[in-house]
Amino acid sequence: MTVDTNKNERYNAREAEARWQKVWADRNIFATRNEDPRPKYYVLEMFPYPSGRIHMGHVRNYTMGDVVARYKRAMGNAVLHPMGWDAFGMPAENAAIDRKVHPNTWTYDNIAAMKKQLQSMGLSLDWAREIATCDPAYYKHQQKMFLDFLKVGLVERKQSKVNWDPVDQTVLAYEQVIDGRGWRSGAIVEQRELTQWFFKITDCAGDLLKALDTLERWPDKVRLMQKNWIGRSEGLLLRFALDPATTRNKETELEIFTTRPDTLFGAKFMALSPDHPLAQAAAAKNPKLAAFIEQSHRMGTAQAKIDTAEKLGFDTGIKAIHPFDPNWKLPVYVANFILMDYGTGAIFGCPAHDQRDLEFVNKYGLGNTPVVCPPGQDLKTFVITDVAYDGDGRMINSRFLDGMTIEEAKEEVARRLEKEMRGNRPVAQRQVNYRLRDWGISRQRYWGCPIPIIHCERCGAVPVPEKDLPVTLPEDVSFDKPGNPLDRHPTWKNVKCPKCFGPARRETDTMDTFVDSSWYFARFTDPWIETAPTNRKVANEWLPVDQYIGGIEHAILHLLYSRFFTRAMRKTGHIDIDEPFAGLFTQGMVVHETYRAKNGEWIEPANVKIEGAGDDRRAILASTGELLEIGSIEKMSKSKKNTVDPDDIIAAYGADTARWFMLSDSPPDRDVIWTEEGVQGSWRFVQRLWRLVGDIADIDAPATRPTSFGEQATTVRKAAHRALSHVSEDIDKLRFNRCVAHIYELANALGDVIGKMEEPPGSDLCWALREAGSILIRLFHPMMPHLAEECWARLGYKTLVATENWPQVEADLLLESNITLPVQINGRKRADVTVARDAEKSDVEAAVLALDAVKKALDGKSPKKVIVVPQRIVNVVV
RNA sequence: GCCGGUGUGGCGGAAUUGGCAGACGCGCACGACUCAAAAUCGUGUUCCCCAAAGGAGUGUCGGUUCGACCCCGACCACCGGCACCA
Repeated sequence: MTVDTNKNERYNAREAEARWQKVWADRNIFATRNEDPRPKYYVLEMFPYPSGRIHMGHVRNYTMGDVVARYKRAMGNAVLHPMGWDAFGMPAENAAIDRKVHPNTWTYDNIAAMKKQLQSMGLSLDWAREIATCDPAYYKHQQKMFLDFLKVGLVERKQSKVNWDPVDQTVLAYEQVIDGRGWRSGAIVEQRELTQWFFKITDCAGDLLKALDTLERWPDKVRLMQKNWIGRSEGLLLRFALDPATTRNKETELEIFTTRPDTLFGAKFMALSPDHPLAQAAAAKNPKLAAFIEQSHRMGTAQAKIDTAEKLGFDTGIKAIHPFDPNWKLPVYVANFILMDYGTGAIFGCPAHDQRDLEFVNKYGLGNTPVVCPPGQDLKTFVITDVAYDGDGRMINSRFLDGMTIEEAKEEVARRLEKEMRGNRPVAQRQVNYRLRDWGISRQRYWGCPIPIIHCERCGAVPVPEKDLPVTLPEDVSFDKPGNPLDRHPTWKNVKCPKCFGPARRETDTMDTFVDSSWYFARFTDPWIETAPTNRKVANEWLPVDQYIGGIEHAILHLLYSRFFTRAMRKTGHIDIDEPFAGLFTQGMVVHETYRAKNGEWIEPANVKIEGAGDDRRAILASTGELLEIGSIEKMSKSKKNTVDPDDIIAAYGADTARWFMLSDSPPDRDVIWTEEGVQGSWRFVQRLWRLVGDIADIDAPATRPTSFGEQATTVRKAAHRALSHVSEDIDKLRFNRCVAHIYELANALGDVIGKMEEPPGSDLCWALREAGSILIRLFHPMMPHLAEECWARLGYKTLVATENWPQVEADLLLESNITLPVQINGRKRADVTVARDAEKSDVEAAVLALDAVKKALDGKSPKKVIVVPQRIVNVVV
């Protein structure tokens, strides 16, 4: 049969997509019922900030989630796939400053625009569950939880040194400072001493670390990053007595933290952070020391400065007494490299085995004594000069520790000092220390969730009574001056104390927007409940999220905060799960070539024409013909202008083409390069599938399944079921690029058969082609849902493919009765041999030795060895 | 500096995890259809060799193995995370 492809009209994506979106919406097929008895599956993509327009990163992220959602629905699950808006944040305030629009108006306008864009992508979302974090109906629950956390001691107000972003005029958490700069503004952060609200994430440090092992469906990379961020180290908290003759202060001892108590006999000095209370006390009586401390502070926190900074110290004159020898006195320095917020802000220095300590003693002439001898090292020649030794070995120069391993020595020191009492406390105790710091959540901004606290001079920080929640943001604010409009609002901040009814003032700081996104996944499970943040029973049923998908940039920030918040919600009775996200997938970025004009200006891809290929390939400015410089491939960004607008792509090719391209070629966890050629390739495939289904629709297939299948029909059926088997497995493992390849293979195979079909085709073949067609459509439906509906209807089905079941594999078709094995001679492929699938090894060997190529290689001799790996390969060793 | 990852045709990438290297896509070349172009279809496309035969080949060098992209050792390059954490 010859097929006249010209008679087929082109698939009109624009018209069809809008039509099917309407059908889905009218029939409300993506609404999820909490009472649905089927197995639950929660798939979630990180919700967007409503910046105004979606970008290609969103398209990639939401396409992946939609593939999973549609697939799981076809597999018979009750699927929860919601969408919302991470709607608080700085850009809304900046818009208010620049354009005189109210942040609320700006945000909701953006939400409306972006919602329309997302809908044009054909995502199978339950829009009835849509939430925006700036909605008082959402943030009132957040305020309630803040108060709950406060009650159980997970919230704390304390004065501390914080990172201040001078551009955004607000405090930032440690996680939000990258290379010494604010994560949003890029400004070099300053250190300020402020009173702030903190979530005590450090209370959970041990659990957050330990539970990482249970997150089997998280990328190892993310788990490792969190592990390093939490930074556990085991050591000894150790009190040194101070020599009373050398100190006029009231302190009689100095507490330090060390992970190397084994090196105690190599100690040469003690060092205090410039912020240490003892250093401060000593400085009060010593102007030179005060000057030194001042100078250390001025060094700042910039990366380059820290890298090159010299280790500087100031001898306080105080002496500390060695815990194992009352006659051994160690000088106490204030040193610029000791951090106040790790350990106790003080150390003992063992220069032979710590590089920083070594640099320090070399500068101040304090010397060093090695106490760990590397294996195989001659004691007499073992000298440390300017490289400290931090490897393994045996103890030396260490009295009762001599000869022990490092581990034995650590244990011995801990054992002895634990038992030794001074005052009524042991001299030392074992301690686990974490690098993680508490999460400072106060932000000096307007567009955030108000912290529900009232400050009263008499009663202190008083929680807003629950009946008064939510504390809503005042509408009448002005952004004509820098700083926080709440702080200078004439009436909002002045209130009565809920306790004593005296005059009081509202907390004007708002919460970090990362608080908003730390529990939205729980709210989606029942966004309608007004009396509590969660409907606990429903939340427990849906959570944890089965598959969470988002960018790697949140590996620490959002993903760590959410894990903490889930624990805090459990402790306060809002939920009963440990971990929010059972499965995590971090997708790569969308990148694009950059183009630059002679005047240095970046040019948008939409204005560029590409001509030639290979070495002749050149970029030209479409309007003038000017030759452009083709730059490196980079993340799509406004600054390099290498962005492609999803709206333009969807208008030109349709959402299915954009979705298909996003899933093709690049593994989903790697970056994908957006190219015009690639998009056109996807678009061609959309048309090809449309024609292929048209050809199949024209075939007159019998209604009942034939009792037997001929060779061609069997080939068709095998191709379809093999593709089905592969695609199912690959979607399960989120290997979308391989799904795409297998769908291409099936389409190619069917196209081949139809092209070479005899006229008229047998009824068995007609039936097989129709079966294959219906499988093919259901296979690509998760990726290209509109085209799938259109094709499904074209085959005459009256149902929606979006509500169809996933096809069933016929396992028999995956097994071949005869298989062709490669035959190697000395490890190199020389021939093939076809044998029965279950042939005995000896039969295979006989068949191989009968091959001409093998006989020729053997040249009459018998082989040294014949290795037969059943169903894999045969190797003849000559 | 410490920790981790990656390295395969002109390009994006496959390879049942120790068993036919290069699936699938892009690009390119040639052919068919067309007055022509677009679209579409067909053929080819790792390199060397006119072709065949053959040879080389998964960042480099070495090792284990009947057999290595895959395991081991050393090195090189690029990417990411952390970084005065005691």
